[in-house]
Amino acid sequence: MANGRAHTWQDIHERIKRNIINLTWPPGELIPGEVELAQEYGCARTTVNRALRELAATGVVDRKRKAGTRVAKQKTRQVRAEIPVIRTQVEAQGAAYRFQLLENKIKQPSKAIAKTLNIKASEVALHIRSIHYADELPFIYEDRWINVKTIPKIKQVDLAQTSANEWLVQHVPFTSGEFVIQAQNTNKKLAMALGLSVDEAILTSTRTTWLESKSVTTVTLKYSPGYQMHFEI
Amino acid sequence: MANGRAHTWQDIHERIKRNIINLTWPPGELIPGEVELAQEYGCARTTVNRALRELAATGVVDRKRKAGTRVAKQKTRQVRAEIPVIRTQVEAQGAAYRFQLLENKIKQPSKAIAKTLNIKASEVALHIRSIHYADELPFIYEDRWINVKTIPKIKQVDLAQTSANEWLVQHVPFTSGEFVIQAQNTNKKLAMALGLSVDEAILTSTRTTWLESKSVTTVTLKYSPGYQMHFEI
DNA sequence: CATAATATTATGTGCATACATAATAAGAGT
DNA sequence: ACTCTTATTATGTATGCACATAATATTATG
Repeated sequence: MANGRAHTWQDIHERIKRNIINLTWPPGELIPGEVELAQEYGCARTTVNRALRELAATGVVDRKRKAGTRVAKQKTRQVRAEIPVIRTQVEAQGAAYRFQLLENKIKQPSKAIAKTLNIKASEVALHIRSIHYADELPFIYEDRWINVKTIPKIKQVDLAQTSANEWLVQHVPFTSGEFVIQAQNTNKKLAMALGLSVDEAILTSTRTTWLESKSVTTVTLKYSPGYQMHFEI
Repeated sequence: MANGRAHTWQDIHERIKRNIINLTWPPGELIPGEVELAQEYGCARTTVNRALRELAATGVVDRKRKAGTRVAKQKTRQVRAEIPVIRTQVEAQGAAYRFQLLENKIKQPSKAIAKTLNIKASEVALHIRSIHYADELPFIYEDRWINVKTIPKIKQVDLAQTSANEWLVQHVPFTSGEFVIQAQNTNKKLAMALGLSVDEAILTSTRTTWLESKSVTTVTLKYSPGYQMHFEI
């Protein structure tokens, strides 16, 4: 080794990151090329490439052919979270999980839902509403529409036994999706269902998933007040 | 090529993904080993490895040495979002950006803040409060504490000129951080400051960042009602 | 001087090979 | 059966090399 220690890509990654953190290479700075770094660290260019690729993936550096690699000016910061199945989430808190199916009916959706699922206004979809409990306390209110044309098999599933959430995650893959979070006030109906007072602030997430060009499902989850969603940076 | 078309890692990635999506390899299934796939696709094992590594990174497959690669069963779904600097976010909507500095004072923080920043209760920190406007409408209320022991330079910065948000992002790297989202009701003070009525539901994000073992800053942003945070899946 | 054609260059990728490592399976010994 | 030891194996990674590709720099051309 031309310069200390091991030369795994993780190690090279670590060293480069250190140079960025301690401002040896400040934001915007052009850092040495792969060949030079390989010489410096006494490893192959492939290894440096791997390290830099990972740094680029997490947004620490920007890379461009011919132009080289420079430290990102960090205009944006990426946050990430793993959204587990509701049951897992409840059980991870050490609470007992139970869910109650409020509705399970194939019917004509509202115009807004039809548009979201990209189906004709005259077509039908499966509407599911349920409440998920943690230790018998309402935890999440679920309002879901499933495109039965995309997932015809869903009609044979006993959704009182296995929650739609869980069944879909385990049986239906998707190719793309969107996830939106917002804060909403409880209305009278929801407050009643979850045992809350009216106008409490609750966190709402809406997820829509697609299998190639066909919509799979769109679901809105309303979390009980005080719920925190954690992300990593 | 032993089997059609090109053999870039993206191509192999695509093919394997297709086999997973069309349930040729259903969830939980053990998929062929790298060597076998390499033969099947007529490419080097390195290339298959790269493709599978990417699929593992996005949670589509689980890999274990000796055990092999299997299609992920409980797909805890990963969501990602890029959180831009507030000014960029406002300007991206085509709105004019302005911010107002309400407070900029070094003082003793509350016990909760001191704990978050991991400083002694007797120590001081820089407290900043400001409102960010989009086209003269209050968009975000910012409440920030900065660990001046970690970032002493901040004391020389004119934070009425450049927002703390922007200055920190451009000048201070961090090694780890946490990002928490929740829904809150507006209290009287906040409602007044943002021109809202009391008890409206607003989205709140709290971000705390660290430089190695030292805290950098903790900031709570309160978004105006109706704000939606979008994520990719 | 502006613009188009061409050369240069840093990153991006594919491949063959070798060896490392973690997880599992098989076997030895009790 | 049980535990401990020893193979076996699929993934993980490092390396050298060759060539591809996108950006940029340079030169040619009107």
